[in-house]
Amino acid sequence: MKMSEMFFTTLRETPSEAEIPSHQLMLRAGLMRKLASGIYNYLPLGKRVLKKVEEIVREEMDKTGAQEILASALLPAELWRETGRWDVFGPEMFKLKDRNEREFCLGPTHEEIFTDIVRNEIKSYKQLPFNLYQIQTKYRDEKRPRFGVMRSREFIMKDAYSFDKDWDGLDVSYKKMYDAYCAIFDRCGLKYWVVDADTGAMGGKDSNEFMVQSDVGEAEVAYCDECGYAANVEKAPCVNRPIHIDEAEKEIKKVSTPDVKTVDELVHFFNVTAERFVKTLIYLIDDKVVAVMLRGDREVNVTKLQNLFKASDVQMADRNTVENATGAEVGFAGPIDINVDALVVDDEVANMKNFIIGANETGYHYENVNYGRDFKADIVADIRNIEVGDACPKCGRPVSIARGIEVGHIFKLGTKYSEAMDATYLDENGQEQPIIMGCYGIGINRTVAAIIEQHHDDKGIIWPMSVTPYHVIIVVASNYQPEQIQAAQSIHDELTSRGIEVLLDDRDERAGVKFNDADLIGIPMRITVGKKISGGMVEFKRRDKADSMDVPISDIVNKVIDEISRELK
RNA sequence: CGGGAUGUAGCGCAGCUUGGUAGCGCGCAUGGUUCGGGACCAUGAGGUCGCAGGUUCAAAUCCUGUCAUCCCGACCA
Repeated sequence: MKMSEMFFTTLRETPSEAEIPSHQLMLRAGLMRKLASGIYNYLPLGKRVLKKVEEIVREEMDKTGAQEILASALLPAELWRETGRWDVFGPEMFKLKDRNEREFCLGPTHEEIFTDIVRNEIKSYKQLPFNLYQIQTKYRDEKRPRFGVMRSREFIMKDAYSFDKDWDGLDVSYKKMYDAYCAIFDRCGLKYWVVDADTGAMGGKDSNEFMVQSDVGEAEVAYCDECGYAANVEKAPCVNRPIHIDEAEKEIKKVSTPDVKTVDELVHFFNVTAERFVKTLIYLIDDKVVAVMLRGDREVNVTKLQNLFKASDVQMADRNTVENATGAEVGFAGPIDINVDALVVDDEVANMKNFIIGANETGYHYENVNYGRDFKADIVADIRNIEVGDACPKCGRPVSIARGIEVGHIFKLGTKYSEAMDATYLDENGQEQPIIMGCYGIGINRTVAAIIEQHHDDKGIIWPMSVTPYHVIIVVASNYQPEQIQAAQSIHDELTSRGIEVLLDDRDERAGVKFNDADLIGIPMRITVGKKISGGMVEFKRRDKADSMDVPISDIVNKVIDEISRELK
């Protein structure tokens, strides 16, 4: 491809709206342009990268025996009403009506549709198992689109759905996807964790997320370098040890604490650390008022709370609700004589001795409080966030926490959708059984952004060979030298005929501009045709290396082919 | 949805306090000189200052509303 003819512009300056490297570089390198918040148009260079990633995904999916189909993105409401998700998705769903007032949405995901497709075709256990997938555009009206393509309202997803006759079969199907996902992200050149994940509103049993290690990720991952354990922080269980266990239980005492409300103020007032306090937070969980107790320096894990109550909505209570429950101003809540539907105590608190709590009376706290003796919970459970240094749930050593970009997510759905939608088969005994399902998603655009996050420097993108829009760029140092143009053209033609993807920078620009653009768009190999062409030499440079080498023009094609085959082996 | 910020040429920005003919850099076009890490000179094109009201002789500038965009938080199969 001659760059003089390519639809392509780079930006010298970073657009002010872009915050993170991948977003900045996708705009600067001319991969895409914004159409509206969270909606992007892909230009030739960006489209080629998307295609490369899609093709890797397709190859690995096909290897597992999964079969590609294509469902519509425009979906009738009735299917979503069958599972109740027309309302569950709520405003996240782009909804619309046709001329006859029939309701539709733009598909945010496709469980219902694949289940419908399958229930219409499958009658017998003999037809199971199988796995169907598609690579298709999804629509979600995100509350807050963010970071370019990282969280967008329109995005390309590979979604796969497995259909088995029993749970053992699902385990096999799930493992195949798990392995395929590892192969895909390995091929994309990504460093990632496979983490235990919460199944959330998708329902189902096991779930793993594929998290690319990156500071700009939106999710937090607790991981253990010793044993390899990794989990989404919202999922990771806390292993609690008894605290102050060797202390004798002291006598409970009411203390006047005027205007001392927050944990910080308490720490100052009592002159002890936050670990000696237990805070009582009031939540609204669906229609219940729930008091939640945990150590003063800990954080509530809303996901764990939500799962504990199998609730659809969890939020902090408003001031009135708190004052009704405690009979005191906000800041003095405690478990004794509290008026709530349920009292939940973090299991760490149940292990503490002689701690300080609010007295449910404005201006007072209790000290030397002990669980069991002074109050009792309706539920004792793990409801806090795991923190750096907490015990690894698997091996007990201290965990670390880092951020990750979720590029893939796999679920064992079980019968959630097949039962709701009556997708059944007849087993060996002629009995009707629900099909056992799994679902498996990869965000294609987000994967591209994640690759850039892990593969860039201050000059631009550094594409891995597997996903680069072109393998090699030939820079003509001096366009006005016919000898250089001719040599570059012949290298271009030879490489192209060997199946290599080549950019030829024949633009009427100075060499510096071409070098900078080549670095910005991140082509992994660069051939410079310059003065040394008179001696039959060209220059070869890799984007990821600082130094370059002179190569005889007769060897350059083989040099390029060697590099590619070494890397894509 | 709560909090914060920003909308002036394709991109990056100044001008607004104190109302008076819309500017700078980059990019773009033409000509010339240059030519291996974002050249230089000259000439030029390009903007209803997000939009709608209002105040005023006069609004990019002041007021009201509205839309859009970004960030933090909440939320998120």
